[in-house]
Amino acid sequence: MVSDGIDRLGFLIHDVQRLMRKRFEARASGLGLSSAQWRLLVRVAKEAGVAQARLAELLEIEPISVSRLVDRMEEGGWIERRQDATDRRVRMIFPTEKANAAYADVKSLAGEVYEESLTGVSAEERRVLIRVLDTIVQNLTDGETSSLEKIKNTEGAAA
Amino acid sequence: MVSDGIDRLGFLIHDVQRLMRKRFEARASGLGLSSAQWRLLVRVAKEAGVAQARLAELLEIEPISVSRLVDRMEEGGWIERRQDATDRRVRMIFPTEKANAAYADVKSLAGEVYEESLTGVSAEERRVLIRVLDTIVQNLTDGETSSLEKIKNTEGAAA
DNA sequence: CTTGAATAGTGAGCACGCTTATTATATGTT
DNA sequence: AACATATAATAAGCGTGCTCACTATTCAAG
Repeated sequence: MVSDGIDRLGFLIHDVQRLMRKRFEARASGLGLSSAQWRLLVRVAKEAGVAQARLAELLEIEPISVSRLVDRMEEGGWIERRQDATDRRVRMIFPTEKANAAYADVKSLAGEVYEESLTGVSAEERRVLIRVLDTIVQNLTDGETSSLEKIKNTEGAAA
Repeated sequence: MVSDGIDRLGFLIHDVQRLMRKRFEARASGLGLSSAQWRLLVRVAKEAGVAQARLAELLEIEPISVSRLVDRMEEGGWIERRQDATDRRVRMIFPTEKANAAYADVKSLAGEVYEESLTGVSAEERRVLIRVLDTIVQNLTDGETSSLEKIKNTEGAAA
């Protein structure tokens, strides 16, 4: 049990996340869409008109981070803010035509990155990978980040 | 093969990395040591006197990022810069007494986070997890980031 | 209706990564 | 020796996350 590699788990996860993000962004750089922006866009595509506060819950980032991200995405022409008629505090987020047009391409691009990542990994190993990662999320979420459970059913595809 | 979960791989890795980092930093916050600083400290502890340029290679981040990180860690009293007698361009990095004293504690703290993460995950699943993550790193490294292979043997423990 | 608490969004400023550019020092070629 | 090239570190400024503090607005009690 000394060199089972578990002591490298943090490094490994960190490296994998960084490499997958870099690979995705290298592919998507022509579009000018970052991986954080893509994650947000996936949510907005599934739920056009969603409020920023709800996006913060879904993405599990702070509302202020959504605010900044939406600023840059609005500037980049990916989304637009609209007023909510019934609650003047709310900004509803909609994908633009540009975003709708690019969506399928970016999604398949993300899929390519996953396939490149998993070259030489068997179907059974892939199942174990996903199952264990899901378990880790659950283990690290229990007790403190009680918002996660509530939105589990809205998970989708992505980078 | 439609809902094997692979299309969530990017989200999952991203979430796991974020949650593990948060959990680690919640534990280590009393010490004032971030996860990035801990990663650097692990290298410096293994190779006292290492140059910043070498640290950038080992950590696979840019030299300028090391520069800033070392700034803050020097300020926090974790490491110190010393001149290299034979090459005046070089800053050699040494851990402080404070760092040496905290090292074992922080390492076991990281280990606790790993164990919490892997609650309910069998020994076999853990082996698969580590093996697959190693494979992904290899797959995404081949061809372009040729520096990774050269330093594989220096891997250690951590967050 | 009025007051107090909760909610939606943002500003300021920080950590840690990046790209691009600059300075100081070594090294290699002639 | 002199000049060109390479290397070590840093500066400036950006993206994406954060905490803390703030405004505007809605909702809940009284």
